[in-house]
Amino acid sequence: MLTIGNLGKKTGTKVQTIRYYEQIGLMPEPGRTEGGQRRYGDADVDRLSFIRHARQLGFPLEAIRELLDLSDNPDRSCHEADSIARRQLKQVELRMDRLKALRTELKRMIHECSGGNTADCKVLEVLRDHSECLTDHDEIGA
Amino acid sequence: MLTIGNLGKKTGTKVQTIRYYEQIGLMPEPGRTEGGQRRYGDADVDRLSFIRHARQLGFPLEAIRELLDLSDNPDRSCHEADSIARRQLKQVELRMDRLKALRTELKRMIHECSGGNTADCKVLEVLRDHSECLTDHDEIGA
DNA sequence: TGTAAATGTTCTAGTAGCTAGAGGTTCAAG
DNA sequence: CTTGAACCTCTAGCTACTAGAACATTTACA
Repeated sequence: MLTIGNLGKKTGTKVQTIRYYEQIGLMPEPGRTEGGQRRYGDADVDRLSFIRHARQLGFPLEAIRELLDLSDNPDRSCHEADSIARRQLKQVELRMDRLKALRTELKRMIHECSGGNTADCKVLEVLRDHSECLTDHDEIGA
Repeated sequence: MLTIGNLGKKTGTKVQTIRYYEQIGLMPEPGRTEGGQRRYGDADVDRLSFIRHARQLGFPLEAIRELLDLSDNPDRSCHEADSIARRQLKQVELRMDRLKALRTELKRMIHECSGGNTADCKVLEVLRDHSECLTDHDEIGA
């Protein structure tokens, strides 16, 4: 039986985060000692590892909830899990595209920096002048 | 003189967002009509465009605050603006590297999906088994 | 001039995914 | 039996907005 701190160490998760997952129903309520402290078993280690791994892959908690659900019901179709993963991949590729554009523009800004005073600073100029900017108006996101 | 809605349209910013920027001191308090409605001028359009453009480039609001500060004081060194941009570029490249790794793993997951039931779903299996995962424990970030 | 629709106002609370701190309790080692 | 680390709950904070309630103003048209 593991304390919450040891579970955290095993899975690379902060204690607060584990309690948070419990609060939002992603982790089940664990058993408690007489004094009221949480104690965890192997199943909890597995589940939390799953969650953390999925988080590292960028899955939002809601997607992880679905995936855990699928995982708990081994008879259901694999297609659902597959489509969640595909959705995630799309998100990742979208973000990459955006970052690529940003990098280009940032590099241009930095490359053209004259090193004088801000009056003729290219960085500020580029930011001031929207016209050369190719990115569109709506979403920003990371 | 523009209403807040028209300023929003001009700059691709939601009305609420403009008020939020005012609240946190990124936009100055504008003049008001007798009835108390905000009215904006050209300087406001410029400033807000600057902010939005910087946001699209991924600058956090605090960095934008610094940049605006520099912009307001044209005598100060361009180096500061440059270093903010460089810092930002580093962030962008870091995020890109991480996304690249994620994409690889996601693709692998999806590629191996058997299409059967979840019991032998590769997506879930990969998530369940952390051992093949190369990503490290600490940061997740987008 | 009257009125209705569109747009404006403030205020509060919610989003994701945690993180940090206060103030107190329990556990394990020595 | 004491000490100190680790636990407990609860609340609030973070970024950058977004949404909604309840009400006021502005504008266009009849």
